[in-house]
Amino acid sequence: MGIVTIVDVARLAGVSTATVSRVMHAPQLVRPATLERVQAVMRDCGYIYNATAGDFSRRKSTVIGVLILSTTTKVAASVSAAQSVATEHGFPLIVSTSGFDADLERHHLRQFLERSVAGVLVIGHTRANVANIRELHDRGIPCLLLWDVLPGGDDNYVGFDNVQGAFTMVDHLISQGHKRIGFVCGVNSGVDRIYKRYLGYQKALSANGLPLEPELVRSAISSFANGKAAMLELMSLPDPPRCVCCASDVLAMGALSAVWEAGLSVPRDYCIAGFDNSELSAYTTPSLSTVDVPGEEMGRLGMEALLTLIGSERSGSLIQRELATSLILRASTCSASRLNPLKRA
Amino acid sequence: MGIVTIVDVARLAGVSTATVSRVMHAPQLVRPATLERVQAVMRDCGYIYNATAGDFSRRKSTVIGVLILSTTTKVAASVSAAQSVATEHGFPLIVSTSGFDADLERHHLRQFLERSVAGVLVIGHTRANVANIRELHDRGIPCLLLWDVLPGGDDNYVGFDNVQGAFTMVDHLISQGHKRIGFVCGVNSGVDRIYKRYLGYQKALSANGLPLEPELVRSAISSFANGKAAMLELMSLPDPPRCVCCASDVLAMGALSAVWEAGLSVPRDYCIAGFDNSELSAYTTPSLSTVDVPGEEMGRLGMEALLTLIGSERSGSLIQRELATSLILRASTCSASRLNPLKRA
DNA sequence: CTCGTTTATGGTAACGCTTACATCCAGCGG
DNA sequence: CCGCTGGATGTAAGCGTTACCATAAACGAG
Repeated sequence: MGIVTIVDVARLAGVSTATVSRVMHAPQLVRPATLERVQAVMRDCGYIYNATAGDFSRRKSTVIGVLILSTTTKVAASVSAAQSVATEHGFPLIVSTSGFDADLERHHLRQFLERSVAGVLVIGHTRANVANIRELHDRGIPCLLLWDVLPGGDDNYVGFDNVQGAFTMVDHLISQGHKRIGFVCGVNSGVDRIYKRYLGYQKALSANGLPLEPELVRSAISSFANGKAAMLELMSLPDPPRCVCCASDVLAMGALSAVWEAGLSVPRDYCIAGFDNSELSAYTTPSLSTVDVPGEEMGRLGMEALLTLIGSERSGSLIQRELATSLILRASTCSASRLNPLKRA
Repeated sequence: MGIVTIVDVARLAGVSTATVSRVMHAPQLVRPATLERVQAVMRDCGYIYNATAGDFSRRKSTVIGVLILSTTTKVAASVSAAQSVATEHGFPLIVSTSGFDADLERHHLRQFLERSVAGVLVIGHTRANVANIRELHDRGIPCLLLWDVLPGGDDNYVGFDNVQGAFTMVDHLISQGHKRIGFVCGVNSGVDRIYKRYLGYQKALSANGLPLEPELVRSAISSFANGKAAMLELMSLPDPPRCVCCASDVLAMGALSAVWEAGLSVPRDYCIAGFDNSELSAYTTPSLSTVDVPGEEMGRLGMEALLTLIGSERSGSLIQRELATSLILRASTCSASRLNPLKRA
């Protein structure tokens, strides 16, 4: 005999398959005695629920799709938090990373569609992918964006204002007397939340009447090596900026090591700031000034929100929630007046 | 009219559903003219394959389960590599993290069973979970262990020898003249690969005729804070070990910062070694001596191996593959003779 | 006791696809 | 021309569960 199905259980317990199904999904509808009897049979004959058949019949899966653009530790924290919330509610996660590849992303989204996932969480969106997401949404699949805000539209999100985050940092640096501030950022990566940090930088400059000097801006996808290379470039400028703001902590750590290897010191010769407040940022030498981002919280609240959307039949509801960032000032930045005079190699 | 099914496509294209199915899964069996006609219809009426129905009918899903004990950056690299291999072959990944919780792990494994996943990749196994995995295996689901070797049994794995990795490091440190070496490690976490690093430490001591001093061993689950705390404890011992080997880079970075904050220096006052060769380990101050672990490679080769197992009907085949680790010597360790004499606060 | 209401359970069609098998037909050697 | 072969396609029986509706039993108010 093959595998045990709901039919076998029903026969053995002397009930109908409908009742067995109820035992699993709506136990409050079945008489305690029956419940127990059925459960006993299930246990005895090693019945295993066939979730695929269930999803098929229900024309709706309980799986939740997670689409990630690229993974950083802080993003991983979001996913991890989202995962535990989902698990608590019995939803498995199918996670896909597209790594900036638009075709791959469409492929993954298509897969989600083919599996009729219950909902989709999107971490790191691009212009292209917002369109894709709306398509999913139109097909009745709730989607929610993390890590950014997109107010004014009808996109669901639980995120923070990247423009504001960067603005706060750059504005602070300016208030510390810095006039020429470098910016290292994946400007052209197509990732909205990263681009927005660049916008925050611009905004802070113009708010303080400082000019935007294009050669002080380096495009670099977040990685230690890229941060180091970018900093090296900035340092070799005829008139290098003495203060550099990076769009991620990893980039900033790379920048730190560039300065270190040049035999110079932070924050005596250069001020360096990061973004993310990653675990390690407190422990680098020197510790990094950065912008705290609620990674774990976004994951948790985001998944809760998504589950709400999934639960409510009313597909009309909209969840837009903005979380706060905060400026973390540590040892890698100081006021401009405390910098050493610049001596070139 | 509801959603477009294979029946609609068949009708519109004037063929049977069987042919449509073949168009999707075995196009070489259908005449080019028919193929094209069917594909045109699919395109025109926006047909979306129902993977759930397919899996159900086939009594086998194409989803691959990934079970992770706990996530580190290096583990994330494995998953990421595994992901792209899987995607290439059209397999989505459903990933679950159990976070050392045995019940949660059983729950996830059960879910995999309920969804009749095509195969399971396990990263970080415990004694308990090896048993669970064998159960899956017995039900015909290919499983493969990553990040460790388990020779002599009939468990599939693509990993490296954790005992050997730690042995090599500790043996090296001993050869540098260190007689009393501290060890920081999640000894009691239940994770085999971590415990094995401890075994490697023991083995190196006894191979060199050194005694195992229990107070030099600190149990700490991998995190920066734990590493720092453990190092603080070791430093406050009446006669502290001047050389400390940590079972992960993160722990080692924590240890580094403990020394730094005590106003002492590595490697003048203490030698610190890590394990993993994480990206950051090359850039800490001082850079970390560590053991390189083929994270990305394990993910890639492991997934390829798993797909092979899934492909071969012969469930008898066994894949056991050991990858090499290597000792990376950087600035955080030196020979015992170069240490400063110990001065206590 | 009766009738209406609630609660527990049963019967069963439907879900969209796959696949083993049947059928049909063209081509070909004898 | 026959029968055979093999390629292309059709036929239809499931796959295990759910959800809708029907029925039966229990209950309670009048």
